[in-house]
Amino acid sequence: MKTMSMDYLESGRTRQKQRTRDQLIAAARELITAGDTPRVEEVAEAAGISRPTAYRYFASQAELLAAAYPETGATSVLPDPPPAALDERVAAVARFVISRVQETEPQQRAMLRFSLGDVPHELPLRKGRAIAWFVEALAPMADSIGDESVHRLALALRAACGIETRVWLSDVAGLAPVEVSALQEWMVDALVQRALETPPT
Amino acid sequence: MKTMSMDYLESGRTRQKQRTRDQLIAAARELITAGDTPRVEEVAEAAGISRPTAYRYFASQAELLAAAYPETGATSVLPDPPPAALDERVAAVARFVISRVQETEPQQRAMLRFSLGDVPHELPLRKGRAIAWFVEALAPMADSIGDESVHRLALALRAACGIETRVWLSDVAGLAPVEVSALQEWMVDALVQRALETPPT
DNA sequence: TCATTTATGAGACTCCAGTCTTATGATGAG
DNA sequence: CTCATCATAAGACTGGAGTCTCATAAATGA
Repeated sequence: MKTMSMDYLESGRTRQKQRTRDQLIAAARELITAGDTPRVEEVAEAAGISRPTAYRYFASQAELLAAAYPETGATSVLPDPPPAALDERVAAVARFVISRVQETEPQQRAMLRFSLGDVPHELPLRKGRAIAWFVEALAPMADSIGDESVHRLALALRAACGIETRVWLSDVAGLAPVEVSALQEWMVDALVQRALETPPT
Repeated sequence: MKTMSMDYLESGRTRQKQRTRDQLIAAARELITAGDTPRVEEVAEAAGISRPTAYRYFASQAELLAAAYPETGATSVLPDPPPAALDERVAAVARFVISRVQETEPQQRAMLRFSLGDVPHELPLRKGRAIAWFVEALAPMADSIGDESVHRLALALRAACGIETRVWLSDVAGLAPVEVSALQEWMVDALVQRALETPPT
């Protein structure tokens, strides 16, 4: 099962297949939120489905768990009404992202590990949804520094808030969780302030 | 072979054991610099040593490769003579760290992946040597913002330069290698500039 | 040199990810 | 209702990481 034909779910007994897929994802989601990184076997058993069938739907453990990862779906995470001040807007997004990463840290770590796996994945495991949130927060800057710089800045902000930075600050630097979050927030603020004077190119 | 007694190398036939260990590390280093992430079996065979013996010296593939990782050993990476200007000092360290990470990216990724492994490691795979380099570069700031803030800032700088940030900017953000390095350098500069006004606590 | 200690080698074993084959049984078109 | 289609289940198989046992051979003290 190298690659699953992209319209596998759209041909033949589509309702049955959709049901099977949904059951797998539901079971995986349950086990994931219970706190561990389940094996495909465990997910399949919890769903009452055989292991080979699970592999018919997801090419790897990584893809299954990625598909089961609970998504926000939100297109904006700014408070309502959104603040006018740039640093407040960015800080709101940063706090949301940082606490979200912190709360789901085991899953974030698992996804990061899978994405670093020896075998390259076809499907992107990590989609970078938060970039758009930061771009939205930075909208007031777009006129002064340009869309390109806004995008670069959003990437830098996301990098500073992400699980990767958190992993290093925790595991190597040895900071406590609350210290990690505080430093990440400081980094975000620093990057925004600096971008007002010398934006990234 | 759960944990290797810490003085295993110091008891009994120490010369023979030192030789065996050195041969394993040498073989691993050769294979690593040749570009891949060798299996323990491959390292052992290249060293003319059996696989179980290799496991007698290193509890896991991760520890073997970590031990074989070529270290700089340098206690300072500032140019000689060191610049007086703070931002130049930091920029010099940052450029060194960033290019070093870039040049050894496959190994850096492998170490990161191992450090995220399901099984927690006893020995630290990643030692955070670069922190001291940044602290040294920031020495002129110590009087004004204090040792504690200098240390925090050094951690933030290292996080911004590291493989973790690089992985995200490459894999998720989709930046080209040269763009990644440029943005990392911009981040470092931004953090330093900001710390002059509002240092991290 | 001999005896004893002790590192090593050979190979079988477990566990998990992922693949493949074959047989069964549900689905839904007629 | 019937039957061909097609998703599924059962279970064997590969390959890699790591463990364990036991026999061998090399190093060292006498």
